[in-house]
Amino acid sequence: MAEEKGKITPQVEDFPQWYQDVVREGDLAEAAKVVKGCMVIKPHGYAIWEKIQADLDRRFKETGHKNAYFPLLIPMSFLNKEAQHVEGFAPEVAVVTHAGGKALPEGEQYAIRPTSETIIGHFFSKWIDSYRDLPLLINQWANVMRWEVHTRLFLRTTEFLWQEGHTAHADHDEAYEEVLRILDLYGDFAQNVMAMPVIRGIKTESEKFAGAVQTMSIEAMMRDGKALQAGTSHDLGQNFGVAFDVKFQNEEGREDYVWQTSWGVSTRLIGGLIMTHSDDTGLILPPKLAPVQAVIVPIFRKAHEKEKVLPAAAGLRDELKAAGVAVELDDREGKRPGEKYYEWERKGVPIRIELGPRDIESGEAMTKLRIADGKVKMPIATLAQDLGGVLDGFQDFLLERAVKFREDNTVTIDSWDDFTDVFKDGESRFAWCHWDGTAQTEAAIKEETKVTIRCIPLDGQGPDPEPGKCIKTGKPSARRVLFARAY
RNA sequence: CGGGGCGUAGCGCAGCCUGGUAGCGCGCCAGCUUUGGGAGCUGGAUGUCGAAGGUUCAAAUCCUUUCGCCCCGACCA
Repeated sequence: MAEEKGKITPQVEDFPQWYQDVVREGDLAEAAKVVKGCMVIKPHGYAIWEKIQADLDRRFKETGHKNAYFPLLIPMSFLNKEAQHVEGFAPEVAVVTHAGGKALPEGEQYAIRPTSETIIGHFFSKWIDSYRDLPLLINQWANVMRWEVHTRLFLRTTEFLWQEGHTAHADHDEAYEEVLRILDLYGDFAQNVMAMPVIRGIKTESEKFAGAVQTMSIEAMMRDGKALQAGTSHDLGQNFGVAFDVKFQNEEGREDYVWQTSWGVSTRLIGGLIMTHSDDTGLILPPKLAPVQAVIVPIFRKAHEKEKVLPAAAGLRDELKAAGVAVELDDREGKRPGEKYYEWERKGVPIRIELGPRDIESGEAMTKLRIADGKVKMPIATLAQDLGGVLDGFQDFLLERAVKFREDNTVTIDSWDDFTDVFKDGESRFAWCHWDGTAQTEAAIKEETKVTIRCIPLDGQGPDPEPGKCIKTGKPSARRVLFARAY
């Protein structure tokens, strides 16, 4: 299973290896190796993250949130203030025990943030006095660290990049609206920007965030049938408000604790992007997130051809750029066109434009869509105005294909035999099944099959509620929930 | 923590059993010929053989210790 350069293992042969190969060949990231569990996000991978950031950041601001930044280090005592929170995160926290050349006394040690509810809670308590200070809507773009045993590039790394929203409200209804608003924002982003369809739902008690009253998530299906939790939005109730004494005076003049929410998406989204669209040739990027949407490969043999082709290619590049297309002219010398084709395909560029003497002569350039088998001639003169539509069509195609894949791999199951059959040998699909609602049954199913409840769907996100019998125990169930193996 | 495996050029590996002073493929550099789907030829550069100690005239190779990494299980999301 070599890290053989240039080779992409077929999906059906070895999916995890395929994933690693696509990340490497797409030049997205590599394992840092010198720092356990961490990765280096390479320029092409980081450019995707920047596009994700830009779109989300705009959406956060449009919904009234403001960016801020809090310290990387959190006093250990802060983490300990919320009982469930510390229980959930303590095992995976890295702690600073030495600084300034000296060992720090235990009471002065710091955790490297695994998430920032605690330190933000501390500052919220200083900033909030009155209902007039609410709602307080803050977002932070940051890195966090969780000491995980098993790491995989983008999907689970020790250090990762994310955004974490933290809001405080005067009552629970308003906080809950915020939780839903953000879940919807994430869902819309996943669907319309990433072309990754998701199911919005509520996490079970055992899967919810440590310290939350309720956790909601968006769940996406990867091409191996497994589920990826792609974003979460938490209703924190007054748990952190009480723990950090975030009190305010309400309109009636009485003191109350604030109602908080927190929510986040991370560089894991890039892993989801890869496992939703890419194929055995390598990365495929939706145009809305592709750092390079179109690449021009000039073709020439003789010097006099080069003199004609290169200026024409540069002119076309400038035209496309002016039309708002993220275009790159690959005029590197010493590489032949064929090699360039392969390279840009592995990097997921949606469309390639081949420009040679013949094309200039005929006024039509040869174009190749990353998702199509054949090449298509397009008039050079109108390429700049035509390309937008082509890219939109590409974006739509990816979403439709992903939706269809998910539909084809979603089942409704009513017997335990069928359940174990669907999930045999490590396979996975999305399965809508009845569940008796108890943590014991959930744990028993997980123990026996490693399959988990991904979420209890919100209205319209799954089958309509209808009573039935639990797939495992036969006890009454009010509605079907989503089962799958998960990343 | 239990089981297994691996550290030799930038990457992937051979050499180790049977000790004799470093090799292959890819990549890189130069030149020429090439260029519409991964180019060919010629020449060239690159190594504390993971580390420390020992045996020996001589250690990548044998012995001891040690560090690191990977896989399976366990644990975790």
